[in-house]
Amino acid sequence: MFTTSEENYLKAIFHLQTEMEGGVSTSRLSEFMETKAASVTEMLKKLADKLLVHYRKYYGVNLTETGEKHALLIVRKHRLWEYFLVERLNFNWDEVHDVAEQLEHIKSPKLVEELDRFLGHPTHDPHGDPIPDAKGNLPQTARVKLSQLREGDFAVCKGFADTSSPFLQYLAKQRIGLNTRFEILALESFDGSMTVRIDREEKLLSKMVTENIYVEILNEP
Amino acid sequence: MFTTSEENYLKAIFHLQTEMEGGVSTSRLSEFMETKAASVTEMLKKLADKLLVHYRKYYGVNLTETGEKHALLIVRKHRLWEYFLVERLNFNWDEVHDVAEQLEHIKSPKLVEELDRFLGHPTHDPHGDPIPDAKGNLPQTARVKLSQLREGDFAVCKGFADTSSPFLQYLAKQRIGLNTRFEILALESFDGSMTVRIDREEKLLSKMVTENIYVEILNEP
DNA sequence: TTTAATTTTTAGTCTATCCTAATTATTTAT
DNA sequence: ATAAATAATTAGGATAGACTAAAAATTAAA
Repeated sequence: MFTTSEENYLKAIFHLQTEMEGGVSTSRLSEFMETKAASVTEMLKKLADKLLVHYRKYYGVNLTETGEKHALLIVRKHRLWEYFLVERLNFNWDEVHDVAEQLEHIKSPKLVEELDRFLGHPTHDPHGDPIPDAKGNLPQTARVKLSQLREGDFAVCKGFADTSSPFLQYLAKQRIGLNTRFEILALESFDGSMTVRIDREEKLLSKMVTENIYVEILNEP
Repeated sequence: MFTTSEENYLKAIFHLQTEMEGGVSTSRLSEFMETKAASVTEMLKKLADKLLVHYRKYYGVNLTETGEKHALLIVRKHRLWEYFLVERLNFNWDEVHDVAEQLEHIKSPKLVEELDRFLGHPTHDPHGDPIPDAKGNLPQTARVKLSQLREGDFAVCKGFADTSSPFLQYLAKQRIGLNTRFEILALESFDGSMTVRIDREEKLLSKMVTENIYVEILNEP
């Protein structure tokens, strides 16, 4: 159906079009995919020919309905495999990305659906990201960042904006994971750093860290 | 490390060098891989440069020790995934081949070993073929074909020479699978067909079928 | 608003893998 | 032992996807 390269572009456009209003620019894509802008342009023309993206020269791209459907299928596969690797094969959450990047391109509709059944229809991957269902529906929840909270607030960790190995390893070292509970003790307005209590322990988290942690606010401790 | 195409050639040479004494010929490889002979020649030169095969122009190839080690790793991955698909994901044994062909190229040493552990270190895939261990050791058992038996013999099915979908579907229809017990009732010398008893039921099997079923001879019924 | 800076596209290469057609080597048959 | 048949290799071309360098379009600055 589609090549691995085409699928990678679809996925990248999908992720980027949530962060950019309007179209995704060639340069943003080339930066994100670590390829040169010329290669991106070429692929965008190809994807436009296949009716997977709306592309207007010099003004970037957006996925068509078909393109988005396929992107969601790839995201579904990626997240199901991540869940499998962590929950069944003892992978750490910072080790799964590269392998899932490979597994997400395996072509077999039966494989995806049987894997989903085998895993018990999980709704979120190990990083807290929602898994699209077989029809490509993704429960879109408004995400609150830890950095948005005020002193005295209580919250539970629900996901991460950055899922790179270094960040996940940092989190593991700080013993922060999905469903970790935070109490915000203090906020330093100078650099945006935050003092929180986690399991009776006080920790100082930089703005860079609190910007990348998604939480659910609790009404009571 | 190696491309998917290189791995496919290594695997093909591995399978063919058991059936041919001396080197594997270019034409046999091109037939087996469904490519043209010219493409095979080109790849053989590449594999020889990488010290994965011993190649002498016009006289075919054999795997080097390194080449065989890699081929065995691919076979290991293929058979572990087949086991996973059948035993955990409800695939039928005639549906697994294409998917396993894709999965065997996923690069992650940890994935293979964790999958092996997760599956309980299976020794044979769903078609009865042995799974090489992590070091690439393959228990090499001399295989007896059903066609080699005589009237009055008893045997148990232990594997298949042909694992193509059509043949596996035929076997399923005849209710022949791993560990099926046969009693050889009669042998027709004219066309080599064989009458056998399976579960009190008499069946006529053509030479083509009996040539592709491996058995273990039983000393008593 | 005209120029300068930036971004994007086009044009032309490169590599991997496949192909066809032509050539050369080996094997088989007379 | 030589000619005919078969098999293998070389030569040259196609395509996908990346790249560099040059040209064109857009955006920002003076």
